Amino acid sequence: MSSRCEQCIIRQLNSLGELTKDELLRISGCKTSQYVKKGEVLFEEGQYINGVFCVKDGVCKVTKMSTNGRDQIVKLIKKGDLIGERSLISEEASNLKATAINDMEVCFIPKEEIVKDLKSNNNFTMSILKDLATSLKEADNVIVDMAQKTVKQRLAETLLHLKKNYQVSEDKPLDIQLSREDIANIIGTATESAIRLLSSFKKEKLISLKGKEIYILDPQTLQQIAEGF
Amino acid sequence: MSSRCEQCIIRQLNSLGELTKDELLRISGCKTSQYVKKGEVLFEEGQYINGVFCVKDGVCKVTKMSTNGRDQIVKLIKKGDLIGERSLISEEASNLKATAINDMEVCFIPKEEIVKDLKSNNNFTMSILKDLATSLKEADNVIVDMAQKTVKQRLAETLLHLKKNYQVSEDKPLDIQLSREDIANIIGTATESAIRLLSSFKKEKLISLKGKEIYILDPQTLQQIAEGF
DNA sequence: CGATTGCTTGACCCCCATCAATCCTCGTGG
DNA sequence: CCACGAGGATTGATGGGGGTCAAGCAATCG
Repeated sequence: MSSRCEQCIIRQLNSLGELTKDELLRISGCKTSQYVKKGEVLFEEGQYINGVFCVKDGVCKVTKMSTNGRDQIVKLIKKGDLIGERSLISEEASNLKATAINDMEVCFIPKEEIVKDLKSNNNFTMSILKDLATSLKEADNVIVDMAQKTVKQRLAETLLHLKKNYQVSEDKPLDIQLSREDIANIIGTATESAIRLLSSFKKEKLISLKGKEIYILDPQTLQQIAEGF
Repeated sequence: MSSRCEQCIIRQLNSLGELTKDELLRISGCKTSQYVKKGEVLFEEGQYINGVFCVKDGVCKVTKMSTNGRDQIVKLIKKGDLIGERSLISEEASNLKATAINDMEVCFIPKEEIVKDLKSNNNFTMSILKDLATSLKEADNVIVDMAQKTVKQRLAETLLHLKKNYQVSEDKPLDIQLSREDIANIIGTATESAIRLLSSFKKEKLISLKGKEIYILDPQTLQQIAEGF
């Protein structure tokens, strides 16, 4: 359970890989490890996180509640990602909620410790900076898609994104247990609309569905739909 | 024109305020100043910026072209803001385009010089980090609004946002010359839809319109509309 | 002072949100 | 082992929001 950060392969996947051996040893001493079951909440909107989570395994959704009462999935987090970087930088409470979608294994590194490294290790800081910049770019892309594309286009886009990031090998289902409601909350539509479109994609043999399992069959055509025929 | 950064008040408004006197002197020596007329383009999507712009005066829109061919305004930039921070961090071309909305006065600081400070001055780096974190949070909010709210709600929200950031004093028009098309491109809708809603807001005495000049009359009611009655 | 650009309004129709009913698939307890 | 209930998946019906085309109107500019 409390394995050592210096030996953890996961750190190679994110900014923690920039830390020195000594820094990692210190982090190892203060981090905590936990298993999070599917459906359980890592942190709530409005909560002070005061640290970062490093995802060793599993997937979680990061959501925000709209004033109209519906959850919107803002991004998906998987093995190797960090969550909660913003809590290191600002003193505010989290504006987002994180919920496990598959069973997860995560480490939690308290803010006061990791902030030391942020102040002293420039490589680490620059790496975090790069992460945020990438997230920002992706967020901008999502904004444009949400604002300009139809639900059908967004669904096609989302499926392609899921295939790219969560399909381990061709002809295998996606390695992420999304409910239809989750899918609707990614593309920002009613669950029924998402279901209807999924069925139509199934009929056109673009995807294959078995319960929650999704197999993507025809990425090319999906790509065309995503870009508007 | 080529005033000295150490004496420029604008730097207090952004991360450049974290630089030391010596650093500012160096930046002063390599920066260039320029006036950008309304409608002129600061940089294009796909262009390598290789530096940051510091906005001394005026407003510009930052847009991204959707695959369907319509521009989406991702954010508005005003006096005191920096644009192009991302170019310092990533080696990629810009994913966004910047166009002046009002006449502008901007300074351009080349990447190779400012990156030195990013590597050596931790306060500066942390300040940039904070900026990006804030932008990311705001982008998340926009995603949720785009995905979940109606065009009417988004227009009300946008008007309130504009009032907050661009109305110098009560009962004065907004200090930003937005066309109806711009407004439509902020809220992600057709120009005609935006116009129609603006007219209805005008009839309900929530706002007042004189050409491009917009006066916000009733923020309370707009707030209610933005949050869904 | 035409001419180009932006603003405004009307008409039309499709996409999609919503409500509702049914079916399916589990996990749980009798 | 089955019955049952609860939550998820699916399909139908319906109405309104908003995208699109089109035609006037105002304003700005060379």
